[in-house]
Amino acid sequence: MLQAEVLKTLASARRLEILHVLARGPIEVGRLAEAIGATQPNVSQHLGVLRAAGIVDAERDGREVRYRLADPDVMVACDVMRRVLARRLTRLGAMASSGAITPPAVRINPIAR
Amino acid sequence: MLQAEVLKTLASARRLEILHVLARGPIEVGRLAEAIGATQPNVSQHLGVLRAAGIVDAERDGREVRYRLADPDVMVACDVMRRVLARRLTRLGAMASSGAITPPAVRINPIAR
DNA sequence: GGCACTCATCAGCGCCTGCGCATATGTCGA
DNA sequence: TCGACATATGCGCAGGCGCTGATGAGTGCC
Repeated sequence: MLQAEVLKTLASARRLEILHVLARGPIEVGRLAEAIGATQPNVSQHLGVLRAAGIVDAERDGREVRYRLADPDVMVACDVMRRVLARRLTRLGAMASSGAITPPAVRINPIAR
Repeated sequence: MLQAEVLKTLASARRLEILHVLARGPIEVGRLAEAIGATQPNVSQHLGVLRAAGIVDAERDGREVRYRLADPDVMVACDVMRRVLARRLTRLGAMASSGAITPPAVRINPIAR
């Protein structure tokens, strides 16, 4: 499943932070690292992953390298995901406030961990 | 980053397979396991994850348990992701056929792995 | 009650991944 | 060419995840 690869690439809090910053415009590695409070090698690795996935592009400028979103629609996809998430939270919230806490109609595994 | 949790849940080939099957309608665990060629405990675990994430719902029917998508929009989000993926592949394909194989304008890490 | 069936859970084990640290590579200026 | 700066890479480790096999729990039928 190819799609899983892309999702796997996005399924990282750090990488989502990075994309969030990149959504505001191109930026260099150093500034990016500082912006999200991560080490430079760490950010560089994540950017490498995102770049390998074709989600971001890099452009050298002197001794700096400026990264940018390769396809802004990635953020659109993220927004859709976020909307689904929001609706889910709303639903759960309604269930909780309506007193239907853990409606054990079935009782099914939460897979532990 | 809450969003990462949802994405992490979806970032699994098996779980995407499951969602794909569920998109065609409710189904029982056994049939689902058979449909994707996985063991029953394995499918049950994944369903547990998806259920904990609020992505699927379960309903008992006799000794069987029927699962269904809790929010069809999850598939919409997946489609958006897939579109981004498709465009990326198209772009890469164009680059390859245009002879611009590995344009080392920068040469940046592929982060191994 | 006992049995068969369906599903959930537990325990254990590789594997992969992200992290920090040290270091290599690349670039500019003197 | 040398040094300073920006970025990329290699390495080792700790934690998380998915898979399998065995077992527990819920349900219907005799």
